Amino acid sequence: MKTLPSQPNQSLMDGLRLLEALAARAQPVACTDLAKELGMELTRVNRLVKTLHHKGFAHRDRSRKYGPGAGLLVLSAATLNTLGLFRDGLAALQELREEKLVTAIGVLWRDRVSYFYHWSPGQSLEEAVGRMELFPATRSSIGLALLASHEDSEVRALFGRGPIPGFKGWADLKRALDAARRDGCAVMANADGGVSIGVPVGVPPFAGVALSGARGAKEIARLTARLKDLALRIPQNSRLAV
Amino acid sequence: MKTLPSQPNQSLMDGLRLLEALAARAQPVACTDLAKELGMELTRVNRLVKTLHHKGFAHRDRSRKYGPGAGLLVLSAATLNTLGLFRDGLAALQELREEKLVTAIGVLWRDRVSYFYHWSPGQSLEEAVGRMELFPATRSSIGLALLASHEDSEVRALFGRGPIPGFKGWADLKRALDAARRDGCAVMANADGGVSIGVPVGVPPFAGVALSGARGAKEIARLTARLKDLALRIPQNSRLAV
DNA sequence: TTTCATTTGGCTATAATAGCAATCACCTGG
DNA sequence: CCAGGTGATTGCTATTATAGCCAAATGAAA
Repeated sequence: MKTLPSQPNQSLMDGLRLLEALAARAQPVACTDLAKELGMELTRVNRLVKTLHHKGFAHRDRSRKYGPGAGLLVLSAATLNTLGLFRDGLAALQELREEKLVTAIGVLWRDRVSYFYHWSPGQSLEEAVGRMELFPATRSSIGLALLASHEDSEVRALFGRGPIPGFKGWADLKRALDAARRDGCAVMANADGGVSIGVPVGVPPFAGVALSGARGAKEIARLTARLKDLALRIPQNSRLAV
Repeated sequence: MKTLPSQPNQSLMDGLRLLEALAARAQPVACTDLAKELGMELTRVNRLVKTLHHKGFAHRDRSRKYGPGAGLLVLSAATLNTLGLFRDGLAALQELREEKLVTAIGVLWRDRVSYFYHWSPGQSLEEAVGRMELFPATRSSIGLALLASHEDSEVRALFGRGPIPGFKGWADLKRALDAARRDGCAVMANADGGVSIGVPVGVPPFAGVALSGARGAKEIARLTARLKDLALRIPQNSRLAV
């Protein structure tokens, strides 16, 4: 569990919230809209966002709307390089292309999965990377595989008393988590009749890899083994223990 | 020029400095080392870094050293998607592979260029992306091309009274900037006898693309024209005006 | 040009934060 | 296993960075 310091820095936390919101906006956004969405006081938002802008992390257009700035791109480049997930993880995943199935790498982010890479047959690499979908973790085989590496208490805390997407309640989810722990992977049915297989990467797991669209017990078993083998080959400097 | 708000947020600024430092570290780092490097008071660094960790932006290992966290990857994915620079810019650049020359996309970051993509012949796409080199802007054709889109006063402010890498002083640099403005691109000699051609992307320019290793006036002219044509084809939603 | 909506600055009060010193945690060597 | 040393972290108090209210400035649309 991630402990706060004795004196957490509130300004930093709220600034990061704004940075996340800006990074994900398809269109430039006004401060008043940001303040409404995030439930923050307007003057404060304006000052934080202007600070982000001054430092290059936000971009401001002529009509005073804000979007992601060059600093975010620089931060992205640095992160990709340092973590090596791009270079090493994707290199490993390229060999799966021959399966002609949807292939993904994702990381757990709160109660969601961020699909850092989500390739469908016929796509180029550039089209597959930087997908921003934050998908409910409990509706994702990667999500389940990664949640299974957490203590039950942590997973419960993540969902609180609210509904758990795709599950009828905690007992239902716990069954799936226990199965994922037993099997070392998570298998989920797709709407189209195939299944998605998610395998954790790293000890402790920091990301997950998945194939989606597998059909038939034999193929599922074969692909599961293949994914697990591949997960073991992603180098350890990609580590991002959750 | 990017104005600060009347009340800039110092905590956010210092937190971002720490985030940048963490993103770029090849190895996990202790708070004491971070504090020394950045000239910040240790308790403060500890609190800011623990706050980053709590929010998922830093990763903490068993020996209490910190590195980039999953949140940075999520932020990277969101940024890449929102800016579209990856999908659209790289797709455009793939056609340059046939030139068998070093190919790059970079963005200006303070007095440096961040090579978001830096491909050498024989590399795969995964190897070329997420290169974190922050290279002196004045030693880079992309850097020069992008600096040329700024007012002279801004460029001067960037270097202050210090030395200007690769130039004998301001007058020398100004000559190069004026040439870049006149030509719509920057051409720099490489150590190996070839040249690097950098072309700004966007109006106003938000990134640069470059080819390196060109030789001979005819080839340089041909490649320059090709780069300029390509720069015009990178879609406008990639925009990141500096 | 005027009007309206949004952004931003100034001011004052306050609470978030800074830094010092003590305590805690971890690692290494005997 | 224990002790010592080093670094991480907390608690406390003072201070200053920041919050929020309100008015001024700015930009866009009619």
